[in-house]
Amino acid sequence: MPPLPRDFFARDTLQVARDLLGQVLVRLLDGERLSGRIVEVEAYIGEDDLASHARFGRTSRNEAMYGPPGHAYVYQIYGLHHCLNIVTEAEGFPAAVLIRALEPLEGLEQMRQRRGVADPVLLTAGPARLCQAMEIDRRLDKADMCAPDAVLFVDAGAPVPDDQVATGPRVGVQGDLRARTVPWRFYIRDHPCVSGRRTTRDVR
DNA sequence: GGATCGATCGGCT
DNA sequence: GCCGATCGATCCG
Repeated sequence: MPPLPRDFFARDTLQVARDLLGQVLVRLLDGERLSGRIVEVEAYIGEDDLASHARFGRTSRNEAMYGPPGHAYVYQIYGLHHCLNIVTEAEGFPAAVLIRALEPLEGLEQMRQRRGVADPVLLTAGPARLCQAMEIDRRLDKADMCAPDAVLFVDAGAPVPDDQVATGPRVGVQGDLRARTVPWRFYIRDHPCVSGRRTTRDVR
């Protein structure tokens, strides 16, 4: 099964974020295949988005966001956690989708060992949790997720209909009013693996 | 259930 | 020097 093509990511970031729900994130590791269905994402769009790492312009840390679409942007936060984004839109414009939660599908045993918990819901419900479960760290920053030999990529999954999609403000964003209220978080309604609080609001 | 706090460090204003 | 797109432990009610 080939990964989703670069064209999928070279689109409007809100559209990519919404369409990523239901797709399958795959990590090849130690000859095994770890995977999970994407159930929660957030969009970060341009330097004018005051919640984005690109708000201060291009730096060595956020360089991947300015690169070609379909590549990973992996950063470390609070000194100990990692978060995975997938770069979107045209090269040169800093935008990406943060992968916030998965429903684990394959490789649960390996995930349990890495996470140190047994409950499947707690394996990948949260941006740092899923990175720990799949051993995603800064070595994968800028990795091409559309390459034929990628060890991290997105496979096609069953589409999620609009009536199962909810939106809301992004988690953990503070400060600027627009940045913290704009509904750029997308998640599958009532899914147990979604992290954080669950406001309910329909897509359109 | 909710609020609060510490961990831990690279990048930045 | 300050602080963060988080998590888990702990305390309170």
